[in-house]
Amino acid sequence: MKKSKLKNFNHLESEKKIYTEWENRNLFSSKLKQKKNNFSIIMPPPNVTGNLHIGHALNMTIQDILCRFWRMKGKNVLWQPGTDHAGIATQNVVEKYLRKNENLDKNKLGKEKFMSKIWEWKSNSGEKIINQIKRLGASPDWKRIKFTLDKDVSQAVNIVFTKFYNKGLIYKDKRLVNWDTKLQTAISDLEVEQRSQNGEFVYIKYFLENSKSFITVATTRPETLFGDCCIAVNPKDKRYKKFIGKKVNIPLTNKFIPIIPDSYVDTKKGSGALKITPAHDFNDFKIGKKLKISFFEIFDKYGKFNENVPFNYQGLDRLKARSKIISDLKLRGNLKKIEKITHTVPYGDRSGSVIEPYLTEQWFLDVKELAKQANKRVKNKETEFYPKSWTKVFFSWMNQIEPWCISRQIWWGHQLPVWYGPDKKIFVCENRRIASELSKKYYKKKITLTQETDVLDTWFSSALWPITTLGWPKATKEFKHYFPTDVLVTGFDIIFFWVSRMMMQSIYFTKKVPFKKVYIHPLIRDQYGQKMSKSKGNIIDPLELIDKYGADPLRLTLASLAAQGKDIKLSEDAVKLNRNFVTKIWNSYKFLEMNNSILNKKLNIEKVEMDINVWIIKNLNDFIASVEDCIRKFRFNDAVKEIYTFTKNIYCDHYIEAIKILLKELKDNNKTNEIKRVSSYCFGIILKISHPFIPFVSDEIYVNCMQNKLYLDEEKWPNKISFKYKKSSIQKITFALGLVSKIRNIRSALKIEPKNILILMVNKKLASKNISSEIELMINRLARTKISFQELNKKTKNNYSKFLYKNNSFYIFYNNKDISSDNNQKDFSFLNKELIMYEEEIKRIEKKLENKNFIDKAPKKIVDENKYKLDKFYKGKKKVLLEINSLSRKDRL
RNA sequence: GGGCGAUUAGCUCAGUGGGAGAGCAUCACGUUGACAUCGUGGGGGUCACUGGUUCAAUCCCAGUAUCGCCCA
Repeated sequence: MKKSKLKNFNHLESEKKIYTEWENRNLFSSKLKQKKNNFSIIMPPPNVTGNLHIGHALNMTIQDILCRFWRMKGKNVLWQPGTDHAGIATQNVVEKYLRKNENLDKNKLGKEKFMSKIWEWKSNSGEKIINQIKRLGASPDWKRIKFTLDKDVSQAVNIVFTKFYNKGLIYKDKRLVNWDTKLQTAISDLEVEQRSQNGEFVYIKYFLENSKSFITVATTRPETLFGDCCIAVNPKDKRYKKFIGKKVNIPLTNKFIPIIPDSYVDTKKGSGALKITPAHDFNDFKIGKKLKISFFEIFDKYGKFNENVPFNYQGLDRLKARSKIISDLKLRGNLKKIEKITHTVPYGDRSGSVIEPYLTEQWFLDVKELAKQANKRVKNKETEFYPKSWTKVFFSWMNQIEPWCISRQIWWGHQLPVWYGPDKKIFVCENRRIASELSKKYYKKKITLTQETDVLDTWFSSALWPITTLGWPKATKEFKHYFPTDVLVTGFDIIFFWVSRMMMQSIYFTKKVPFKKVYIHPLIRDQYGQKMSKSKGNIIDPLELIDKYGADPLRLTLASLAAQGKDIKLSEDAVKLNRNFVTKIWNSYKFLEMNNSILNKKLNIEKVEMDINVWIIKNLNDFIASVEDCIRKFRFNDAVKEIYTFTKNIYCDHYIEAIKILLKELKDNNKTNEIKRVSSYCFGIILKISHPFIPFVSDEIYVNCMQNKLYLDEEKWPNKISFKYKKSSIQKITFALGLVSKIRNIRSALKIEPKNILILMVNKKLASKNISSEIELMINRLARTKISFQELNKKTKNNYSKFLYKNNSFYIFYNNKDISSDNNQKDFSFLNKELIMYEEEIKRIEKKLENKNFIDKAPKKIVDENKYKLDKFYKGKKKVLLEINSLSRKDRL
């Protein structure tokens, strides 16, 4: 054996180098011209302004595993990458940046200049997240990268909008919407977060007209009283019956409003009387509409009081005004009491500010019918969720779906393809040119049109992502071959936002589902199960982990934790452990290299003769099949486990340990060559199978160290080898490894140090059947023994023990000094435990077999099985008793 | 309030109608030249609780408790 020149694996150096090599070699490009089966995945587009977080890392890792696997399986893979303009989020980020760093205000700057600033930002930092994704080793077809505001995508968005509008599915309406006062835009129901928090129920006295009696109303939002239109009570409520029809004064004003009956009012909640503020509450809005009350707003778009409230309150912020109003009510004798309660308050998920129900004109998409169609497809299993349980979540959302508010009052995004004439006549069409043609026809002359300033909800264009990235509405080759895509990999938090909407739009426009399978991966939490957030400071940065441990260990960790349907609790320790595993692979290569065992010659498996080699190939065969099965079933955690177990426990700990001694001792070149060939062959397959999970280190070894010409991505995924292996080889090795473990067991129990070589007396007959000279070498090495085939001589020595293994007797001779028991005080606890185990098992099965019902009703197979087991355990018990006797040397020969 | 899911070793989690599993942690022993980022061996569980179905339940069903998530 020579000394290895190899250093330790340097992931930072190697990852950078290898990724460039992959790109230069154009490995990730889809190659449609080849007549191959296709496999396509649309990458969930990350936000252009975003940074790679650990959730992205998981998402990308899983997609990359799938893509690399299917590429190796011989498919033509398209992994379509892209980034999202993320309207509100991006506008926010850039606005903040400008204010902080350039002292610029968005509104003073004006729309045009601000927009060019965002584009500037995008071109500077849009690549950032792409490079971060590359550091993970992800292999999408970068040449096809798209952006949601690309010209062709925007055009498709306009076409879709126009078609929906013409079908009456998109319409403009004045409604209460969720209004974000900080961002001054409407947001959809989904973007509102209901937070439970402490609050107050304020009990306000509303005095009756010309009377000292009053009616008490409890409210969590006293500031809305200026917008009150009536007080509602339940007609069955005896307390208030007498007040119905009378008028009360709105406190702090000179206004009077009626008391009206409505059965909606809950008599048990609060005071049982409800103030109705239709312009600022969703429930009140419904009541207001029902009762046909005229109503008015009291806040402006910033959430400040407008001119519809008494002069001294105008301009006050709605939330800050609350305490002033309460103290004014107290002063005027209108405050009855304040009760502390917990209630839910709506917050904008982007701005974190309290959402105000606000009456505005907005654009809506009626999704009810679209949702029905999507449901049908899922019921028909045209799209399947993995894990299955998410299907229910999908249905529950789709069944209670409401019209989707798609307009946003921001600048960054797809401006609605809507043009207004001077008389507010609406023209909806694909572009301005068509709009002016239409208007010319309509007005019979040339007219200046103004385009709607609202932009579309980002998810409106994201919903088209699987089709627009493939070139739709043009009938491109790509669309024809890659659509529907094979699988979508995403997190459950955007099933509603994204998955359902892609389903609806794809089905409507292409009649096809956008993807055949949806793999929903878990959410990553910190090691204590807390959601990661900046404010908690428990963010785990994937890039830091890559710097520290490498991309491969991170990928391995994420895949190994991606059990179906569970949240992931991630800790740095887990990554560290997988780094150790990567090192293990590196070192096993080092071993092979030191033994000149890296041979690129083809191996004829049918000609493999040595037991140990047959045994490892058989195991390798099972390994290949099971990893493939796991990936096909999206069971990535199980796949990692298989890779780990085979590589570490079977290949390294058993096979390499065994061949070490063979390579050293065997003089027969044919045999050592066979070992070298098989060990390197198996190692090559380990690299191939693990490549989708750990692409960097596997290629570093395969290409750069082993000097293979093809990168692993270009290699074929190993087929399960069909070969007629000798069953006796498997038996012999299994026997030998069991024996080794038995001896190690006894050693440990008797506290015999490894340095003490035990003499192991083996019966000659057994030896000829099970222990060849090679296996003898292995056993001696692994169990630290020296096998002797001498017949036992009664007079030989005293210091021996007898034990049984698979009904064969073995004797070990040892040096007295090693045993703590010159006085015969040995540790038999392990044997006693075994005895107890047998006795318990025997008792359990005997009881079972004594049960007539069991004999009569259980399947015969099970009954027989139990009988067989009982017999086995009887024999086992006998064996152990023998062992105990012989080891305690009462049973000397 | 409605829905979904979870409860298995100290921790993180697999798993199955017929003998409770893995990794980590822990304990003991060990540097035998690929690897201490390591090896060998051991200890550790009323499978949340209560009923039911069954010859047989950790697994199926019902209920309870606790926790988590989604929706109102």
